Amino acid sequence: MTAVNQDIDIAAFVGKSAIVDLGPEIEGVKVWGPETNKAFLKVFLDWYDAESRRLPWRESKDPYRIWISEIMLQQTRVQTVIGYFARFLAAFPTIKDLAEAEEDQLLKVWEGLGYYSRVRNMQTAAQQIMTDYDGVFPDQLADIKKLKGIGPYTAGAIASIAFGIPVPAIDGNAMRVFSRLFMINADIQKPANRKIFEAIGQYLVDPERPGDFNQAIMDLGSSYETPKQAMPELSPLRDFTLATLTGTTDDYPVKSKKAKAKPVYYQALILKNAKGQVLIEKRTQHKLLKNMWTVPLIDVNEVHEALQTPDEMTGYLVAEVSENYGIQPVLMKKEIGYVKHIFTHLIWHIHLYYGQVTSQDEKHINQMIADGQADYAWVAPHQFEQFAFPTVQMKIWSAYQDYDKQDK
DNA sequence: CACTCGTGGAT
DNA sequence: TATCCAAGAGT
Repeated sequence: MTAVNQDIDIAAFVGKSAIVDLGPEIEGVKVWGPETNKAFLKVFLDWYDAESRRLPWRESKDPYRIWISEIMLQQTRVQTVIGYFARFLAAFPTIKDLAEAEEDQLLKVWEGLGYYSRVRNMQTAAQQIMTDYDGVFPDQLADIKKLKGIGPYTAGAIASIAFGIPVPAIDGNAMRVFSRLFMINADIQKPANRKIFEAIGQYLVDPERPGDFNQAIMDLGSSYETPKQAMPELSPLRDFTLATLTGTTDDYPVKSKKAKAKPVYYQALILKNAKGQVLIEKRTQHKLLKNMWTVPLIDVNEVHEALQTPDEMTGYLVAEVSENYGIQPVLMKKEIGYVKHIFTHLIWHIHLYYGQVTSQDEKHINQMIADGQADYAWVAPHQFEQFAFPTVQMKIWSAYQDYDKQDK
């Protein structure tokens, strides 16, 4: 296999940039030598010392705090995480508190942040730490990697930042920055190419300050070396970055496109009881938004094109609800609202219908709740803090409120 | 390995 | 509006 960056010759830049010596070929990538790397680390960490962002989780090297921040930051923006970080720490001050928490409370604290398995996995990991490490966060890379929800990136980040272990933390920022440094023509979307960036990172990382090195990559990736509209000429690494020296920043990283989201169709039933409460159910049997609460959602993907008239649409909903819930609500003929919600891989189209339960149906539902047969509940707005709702349900509440308001 | 799993902001 | 995306991990 030829060099992954063979279309340029790093040797041609020796003396014509900050590169002063040649190094080995790493996983097919020709890199600079030890003299250049020393100069590179000096420039980079001097920049980090002067310009690094001040963030709540950088106030200490407490592995618990570093861990929380790294999990929250997965596929999530810094600005979003800041508010959640403080609330999470207040709710679960120690690993023990997290290990012993109720799942409902976990989800409530994580509500709105997305990728809810992250917090369930964190609790599993907290329980691992309690049982396997006597409640003390492990300080060895191999042990950190064993924790649920901690993959190669997060293990490297925690190991380097909290414990000073000289390992890289390879995330999207690192792959983008390294791709531009050496003009690496390897698709960062392909899992198989990950080892290339791991190896480059291991070669570059400062053994004395691995945590600062990895965080400097983050700061560079969010400032001058962004995915779009990068400002490579302002980067502290401009004289080390081959893509900058050749004016090819926008060609890197190489990244294949993602699949388009598929449409999914639902009818939502907003069912009110005599107290003015609305029926909700817990998604215990779904993987998506698992154990969070929504109003009943009826899958209409197989039939939504056939349902044309208002009677056909409400008729189908009544039949499904009768079969699945054993009730016969009286619905308004016309839908009262529409909600579209976009996930990474799905687009939910939800048509909202409104109805009132009969007293007999209400008894039936209350009996099911009392029996613990099903995870249903009646809820009024002042009780919303007792349930974890995904954003799509918050949109449904909003649409219902709009209808309710204009109706009066 | 390809797919699943959320959300809100930017262009 | 459509697309991309932001400090990925589990299956």
